[in-house]
Amino acid sequence: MALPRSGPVRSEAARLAILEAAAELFAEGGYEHLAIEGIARRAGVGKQTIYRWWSSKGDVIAEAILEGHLLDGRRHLPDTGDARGDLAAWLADLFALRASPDGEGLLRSFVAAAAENAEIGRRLREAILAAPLMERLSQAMGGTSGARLEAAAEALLGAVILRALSREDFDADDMRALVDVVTGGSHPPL
Amino acid sequence: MALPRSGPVRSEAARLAILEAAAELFAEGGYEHLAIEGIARRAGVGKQTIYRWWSSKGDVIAEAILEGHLLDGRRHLPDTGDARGDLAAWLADLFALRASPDGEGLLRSFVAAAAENAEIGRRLREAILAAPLMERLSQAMGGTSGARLEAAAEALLGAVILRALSREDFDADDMRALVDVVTGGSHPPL
Amino acid sequence: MALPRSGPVRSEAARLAILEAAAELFAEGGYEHLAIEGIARRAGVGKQTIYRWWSSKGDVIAEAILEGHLLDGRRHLPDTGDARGDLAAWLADLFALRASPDGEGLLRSFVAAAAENAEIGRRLREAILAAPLMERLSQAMGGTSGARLEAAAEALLGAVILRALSREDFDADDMRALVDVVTGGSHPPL
Amino acid sequence: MALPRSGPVRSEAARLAILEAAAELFAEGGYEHLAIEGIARRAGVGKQTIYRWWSSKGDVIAEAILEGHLLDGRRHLPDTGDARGDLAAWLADLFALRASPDGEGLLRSFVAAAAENAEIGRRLREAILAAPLMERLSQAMGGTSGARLEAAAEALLGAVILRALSREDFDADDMRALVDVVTGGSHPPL
DNA sequence: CTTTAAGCGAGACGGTACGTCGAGTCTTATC
DNA sequence: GATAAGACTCGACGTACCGTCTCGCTTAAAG
Repeated sequence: MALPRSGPVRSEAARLAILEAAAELFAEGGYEHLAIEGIARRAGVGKQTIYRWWSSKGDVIAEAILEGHLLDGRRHLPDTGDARGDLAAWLADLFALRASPDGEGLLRSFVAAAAENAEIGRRLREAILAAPLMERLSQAMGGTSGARLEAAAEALLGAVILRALSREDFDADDMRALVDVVTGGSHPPL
Repeated sequence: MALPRSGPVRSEAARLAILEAAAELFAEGGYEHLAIEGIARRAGVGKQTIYRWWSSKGDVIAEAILEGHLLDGRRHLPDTGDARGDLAAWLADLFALRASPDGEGLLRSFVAAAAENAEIGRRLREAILAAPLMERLSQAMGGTSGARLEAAAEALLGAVILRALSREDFDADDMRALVDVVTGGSHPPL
Repeated sequence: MALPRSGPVRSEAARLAILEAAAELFAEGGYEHLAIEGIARRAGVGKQTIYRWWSSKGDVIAEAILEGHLLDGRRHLPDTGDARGDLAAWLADLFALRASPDGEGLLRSFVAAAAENAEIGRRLREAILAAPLMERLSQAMGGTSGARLEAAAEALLGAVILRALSREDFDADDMRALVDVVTGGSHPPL
Repeated sequence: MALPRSGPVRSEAARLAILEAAAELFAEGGYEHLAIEGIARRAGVGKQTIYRWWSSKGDVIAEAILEGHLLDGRRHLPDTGDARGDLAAWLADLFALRASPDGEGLLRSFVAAAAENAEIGRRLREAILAAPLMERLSQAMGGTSGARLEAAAEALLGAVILRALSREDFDADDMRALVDVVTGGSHPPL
């Protein structure tokens, strides 16, 4: 497990091993079972090497997310021409992600991390304000922008998070109702 | 006709002391710093008395919420005739709640609890589906009901939670934009 | 497991059940693993019933020994005409007694009890000063009595106890050497 | 040629603090009131540091004895020319040792430790087989050696232990009778 | 005959200690 | 001077028993 060492400069190998180990353990057991000792063990690294560069497990995870070790290529927005459908599909996919064998969702675990660690929370917001999502949402809302658009984006992701927290399922109809209500269209006929 | 019983009976005094201690410590330090030992110490109770009746700190907190030891009278929906304004005020109030001296919000801490404990998560959902809130929201949306109404309710609370997690502020304009976009009215003039 | 009850006089059934349970558990796991709660459970008795009549687990065991629930018929002094041989056989038998599956000797466990509980210690002494043993020992020593006889008796049993404590074996030759040296005879030819 | 080693090394300071704390607490309260937590507290050490190097309180005490933290210089055999007298004095001294304020003897407590812990039991035997004691005893018995000598040594110490367990006093006459009977001399005139 | 009060099985209570885990800090030897 | 290793103090975990204290019951003796 020991890594080759290379003297008095920061070891990139160690850095990557740590981030990958953290991402794996996060996916396997959720944020709450993540332990610095476990990360060090898995990464074949001394604990001090972690503490030297990060201040808490939240920081490690935040960086792992930022670097794409977690959720790496998995999240991309489809483009079928139907903006609302694409959004609904993306959200349903996000909601359905689960990793640990106990069936607990990755999103829920991610929220646990964000609730404890401000940096992760901030990243969570940045993620939804990312260009591709906002663009598609703007299309779905007839070109809206600014505070209205941001509010809509937060409402969409927030609703999904809330479902994850309440351990309720979210079927296709629910998802469609959510996208419709937030993007403001298609009131169902009474 | 009384049920036959033998042996001593559960101590109501201990039960209350535990719930109150848990609520206090939760408000003071957040869910993540809550410890069974700390609750027992504060409540003047043996640890075993907690473990005898609850299976985790999450369970204790869930019961504390249910019994109103946490958030006791603080959350009531105003009624000024302006349904959207009332909702915005209620959400702003919820968002602003903070207890611990470090300025961390109570809502954020509550989300941390929900993320770890399924029971608390379920209660969180029940809370937003409570009659008074849904009724006012229905008014604000022109009498909508069913899946659409539920989706709107979840979008509203979800957005506020997301803001709490991202440690961004939520000013009155943001809140208004949120309520407007979700209740579907008043596109602002460009 | 519940016993029939008989009103406000001490229940002999409970008393016996307790002593028997204590003796069994002592034999199974040794004095150090004996627990009042375990005795109560095994005896089908409330803890308070034990505490009402005895002040400690040592007291219970002491009474169990006195009543013969422990070591009941097992210890009798043989009489073959060879007084020294009889003593050696009796001591070897005492030394060899073992009960728990871990192979720990009953004598060692008994000493543990005596070391913690004065009452048991006193009984231990009474046991060796019992008439049959003393009589045979007196024969072996040519009619000695008084302090000399008592000292010899204590030396014999003490040596066996010491061997039990040191977890050394005690073979027939050792035992014979011990009896010889204490009874004062048969110096081996140099 | 030195063994390659990596990582930190066992803290000698912690080791000594633990052994000293254990010896003190043993002397103050006896083996039965000794607790790992108490030792850790007194030594100013984490519990884990004890569990890392010893497997039980018995092991700690065994090492404390071996290193002389317990009974350090107190036990030396006098040499007055009268071998029997020296032995009697040494035994009387051993018997009289008491430490705790409740007057319980150190020897009795030591036996409790030996009864629970095999290692301590073994050390107990080694102690009596130590050269100075055996030599003097051999003198007292006219040069005896071998199994006979060992049996005599065990009988002497065993008798004293038995007295300690039975909480009977052991006056000078008793002691003299014991030494005489075991060393085989001076039948008193009736 | 009631009452009354003690003994009973049961088990909750406030505690103490158990042995384990992990946190974050510090130390050693190696590169 | 960064690294892998891992010992250190500390604090919480969940469990086992301690000895005390109710409960609701049964039943022998006192009124």
